[in-house]
Amino acid sequence: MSDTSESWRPGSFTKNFSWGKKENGLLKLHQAIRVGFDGVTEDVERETFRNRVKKEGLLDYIPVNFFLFNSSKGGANFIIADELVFQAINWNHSDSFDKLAIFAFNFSRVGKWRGAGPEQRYPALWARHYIKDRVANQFGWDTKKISANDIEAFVKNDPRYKAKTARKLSTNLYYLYSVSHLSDFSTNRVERWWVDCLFLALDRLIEDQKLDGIDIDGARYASILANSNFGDLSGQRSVEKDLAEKHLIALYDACGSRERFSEEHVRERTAVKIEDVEWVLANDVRPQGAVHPTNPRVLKSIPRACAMLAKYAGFEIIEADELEQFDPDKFAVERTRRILAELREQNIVPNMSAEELLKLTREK
DNA sequence: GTGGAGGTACGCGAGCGACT
DNA sequence: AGTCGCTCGCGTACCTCCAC
Repeated sequence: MSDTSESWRPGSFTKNFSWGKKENGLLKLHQAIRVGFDGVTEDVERETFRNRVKKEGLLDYIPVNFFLFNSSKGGANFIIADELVFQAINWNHSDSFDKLAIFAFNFSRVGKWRGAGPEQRYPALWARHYIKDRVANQFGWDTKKISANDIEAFVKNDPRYKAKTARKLSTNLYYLYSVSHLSDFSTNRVERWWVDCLFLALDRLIEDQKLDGIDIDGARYASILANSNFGDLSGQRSVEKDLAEKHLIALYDACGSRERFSEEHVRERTAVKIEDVEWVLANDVRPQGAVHPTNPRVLKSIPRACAMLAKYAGFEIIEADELEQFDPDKFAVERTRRILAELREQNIVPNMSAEELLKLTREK
C-alpha cells in the first residue's frame, strides 16, 4: 500500500445505505452480522452471508465490502469470524459496537474475494487518510471540525482520489461518523471499545498478510500494529494507551490470535502451555473478561475457553455477569484490599515506616 | 440539501472453442 | 496439453431522480 500507487475509489459508498433512524447508529450492521453468521462466530461463505442477509431485507454490500473481512479457502469465498463478529454476536447493539465498527471501516482492510478489483482490498482509503492525516494529525481529534464540506475538500484535493463525484461520498461519510459516535475517539483513556479495536486490527493485519502467503508470528505483532497506523486511527494517543498496548498484544498472542474463537484450538493450546491443566466444561457459554492487574481499564472480553491462557499471560478473569457493569475504580480498590488481607493472613508485616517507604519509591 | 430508491454502464473473470 | 482470444453474465460503481 505505498502512497504513490494508491488509488482511492468510492466503490459502492456513493450508494445509499438505508441505515434507518439516526439514533439507532449502526444497528443495521449489527443485525446483518448476526443474521449473516447465523449467530455463530465461525467463518461463513460470502455467498451464504449475502443470501441470509438479503432474505431478511438487510444491507449486504456495505457490510461485506467495507466492514468485514473476506478471504478464500479452497476456491470458495469466506467472510471471516473476527473481533467485530465476536462482539456483534455476543453483545447487544451499543455505542461501543458502533465505535468498533467505524474503526473497522476507517482501518480499511477487507481482504479479497473472487471478482473483486485489486483496490477493493483497501476500500475506504479516503476515510483512512481523512482520519489519520486530517482528524488525528491536523485537528488533534477535535471532531467538531469534521463536516461534509471538509471531507469533500479533502478528497477532491487529493490526486489519489479517482472518481467523478465527491459530494455523495462526503455526505455519506459524514453521516456515518455522526451516527457512530466518532467524537468519543478523542478520549485519551483506555476504554472497552478501544481494546476491542486493537484485537480487531491484529485480526485483520494478520489475515491481510496471509492473503499474500505471509505468516506473522507473535514477535511481530507490535511492529505490524505500529506500521498500520493503529495509533492514529483508533483515537487520541496517550501514555495509558501505549502501556495497555503491550499487555493486550501479549494477551492476543497468548489466546492464539484468531484461533481464540475455536474451542478446539484453545484447548490444545492450553494443554501445551500449561501443565496438568484440568479442562472443566462450563454450563455458561458467555464470554468472560480479562483484566490487567496494572490497570483495570485494560479489560478485554474473551471467549470463555481462553480464561486459562489469559491467566497464564498475567491477566485476571472476571465473570460474564460482572463484565456488564464492571467498574475499574471499584475493582482497583477491592484488589488492593484483597492483597492486603492475603499479606495479613500470611503474617507479612511491614518492617519499615511509611516515611522510609515513600523515600524509597521517590528515589526510583 | 440530504437520505433513499432505482437504473445503467462497465469491467472482470469464467467458460469455451480455435489454434499451435 | 497448453495458450490465446472471444463472449457472456454477474457484480459492482456510479448516476439520476424523487420525497421530504
